[in-house]
Amino acid sequence: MQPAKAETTVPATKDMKDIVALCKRRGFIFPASDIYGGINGFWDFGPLGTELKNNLRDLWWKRMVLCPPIGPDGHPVQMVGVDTAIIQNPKVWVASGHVGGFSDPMVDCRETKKRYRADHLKMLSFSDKPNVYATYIQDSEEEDIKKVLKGIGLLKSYEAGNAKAEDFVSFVAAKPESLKFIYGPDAKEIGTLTEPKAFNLLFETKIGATATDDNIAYLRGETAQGIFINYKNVLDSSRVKVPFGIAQIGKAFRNEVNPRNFIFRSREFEQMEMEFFCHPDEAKMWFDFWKVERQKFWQDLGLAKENLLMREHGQDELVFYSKGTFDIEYHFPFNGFDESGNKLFGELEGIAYRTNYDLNQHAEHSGQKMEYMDPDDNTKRYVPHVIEPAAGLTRGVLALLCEAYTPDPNRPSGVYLNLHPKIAPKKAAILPLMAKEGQPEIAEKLYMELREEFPVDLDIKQNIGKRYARQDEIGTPFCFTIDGETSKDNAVTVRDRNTMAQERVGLDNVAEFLRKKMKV
RNA sequence: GCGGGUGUAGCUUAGUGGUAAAGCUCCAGCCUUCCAAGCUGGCUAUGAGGGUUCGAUUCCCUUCACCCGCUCCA
Repeated sequence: MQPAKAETTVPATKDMKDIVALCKRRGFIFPASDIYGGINGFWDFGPLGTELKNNLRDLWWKRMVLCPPIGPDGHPVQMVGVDTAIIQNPKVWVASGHVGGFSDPMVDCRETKKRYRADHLKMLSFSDKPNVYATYIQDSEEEDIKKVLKGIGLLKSYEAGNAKAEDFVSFVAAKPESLKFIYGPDAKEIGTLTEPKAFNLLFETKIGATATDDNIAYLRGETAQGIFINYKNVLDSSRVKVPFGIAQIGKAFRNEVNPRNFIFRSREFEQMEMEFFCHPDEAKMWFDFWKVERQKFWQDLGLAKENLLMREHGQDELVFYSKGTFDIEYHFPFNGFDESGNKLFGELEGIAYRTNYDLNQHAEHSGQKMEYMDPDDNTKRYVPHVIEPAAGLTRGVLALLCEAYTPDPNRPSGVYLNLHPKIAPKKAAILPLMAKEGQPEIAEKLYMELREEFPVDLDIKQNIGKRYARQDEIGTPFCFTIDGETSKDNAVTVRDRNTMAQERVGLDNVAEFLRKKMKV
């Protein structure tokens, strides 16, 4: 291979608009229901996008289930996979907290454009002023409340002791028409709050051809619960012992308030989740292990270190049952930069120490025992703790596409996808330089040989530059070109996607050449 | 969900109250050959619905989608 030219560092101007356009143009990702004008929050994967997604999915599965790493205890990690139903008994989602517990009603203010959790709002009524009510966010400082009341002329009444604190949610529920007499927490105008709206992110559906409200069910909001509810079944059937993991890849559905940023936040998406069950005393060790392991995974796929961030959740954003959560975040083009020019990031994977919350919840709601009996000491029983690395497959595809997208004014296509050969949808293209002089025949023979082992393209039409350009845009790492010499020296030219450098390889060595590149 | 913006062919852009224009892509053919070359021909568009009008891509209303900001993301 000729030495690659010194990298001319082009300031990577990656624009989401261009990436989305390329995805559509080349068949990676289309707007769902495109011919009907699309549908907000849904996307379809085209031929190449499907290959890319499957490659990422298969690599995750291989790395986690088929060939898991050596654990911190020096033994290969025990891991099994499941594939559970998208629709489960609705009680699953009651136990998990997705139904009921977490669906907080929200209130919008039309004036200030702010949104509040309705249960965080407190309301003041005034005995000397009918039909005027003030609101404030609970736990606000006395000073701040007074400031607000002064602004709307209610301070005197308040200081005279005429104000009475009431619960906003129950008041509005009882008298919805009273909203027009209520001041929002930061509003100068009266009556700008909207009705409290419940935000339940689970999609509802009804089971049975004669659907009624009695048979409401939910599309799963995460794949994890399918794992938890099969924990006993797996334990009883698979000869696994704690510590071990159960993995699952599949679709999940969330009725997002506002889908945004291409496929980053969509209402239907795919997850790659693993629940690792271990003894509470070892949880910390496994948590640290998976943090490192998962970070390595994304780097091995070609995501640049400087675009990845391991971010610990602060106490305020930590769900109450978690004893620690780290997000692996990626610097997507739409994340942009802060005022100081630092990169901003979006979540790619969450690694959560969930304690034994989920198993306990299901034990309580199902009445089934989730205790694990120590095989070495039958007197020891415990509910295992769980470490959960939960990655977004859909988001992973987006990160790979964004990372690979490389504008390059020095080549005809103006851009190429720098995808690792392991994940590229096409591993190589076979291109006869001319559509005559026996070249297509040689190309076809090579194609027939390679297609047994690799996804490859055979392209005979049009001039060579156009064909290189097309392969650049879909991220094909290698092009094998048959020219006038090939019939004499039994060799082809290999053209490297990233460097455009060329070298000569014997026809008999082409498959081996690809095989080696795939391992890198 | 709120506010702002955008919507003409696969892409980038033109234009008009009266037959919707071009370049690139794509397809077919010729030519020939290492980076979107040349020649010939071809396909393809006013996001959707309604209103005003003799006539709407253009003006008005509604709606949908996308982008930006806010919000949300258990």
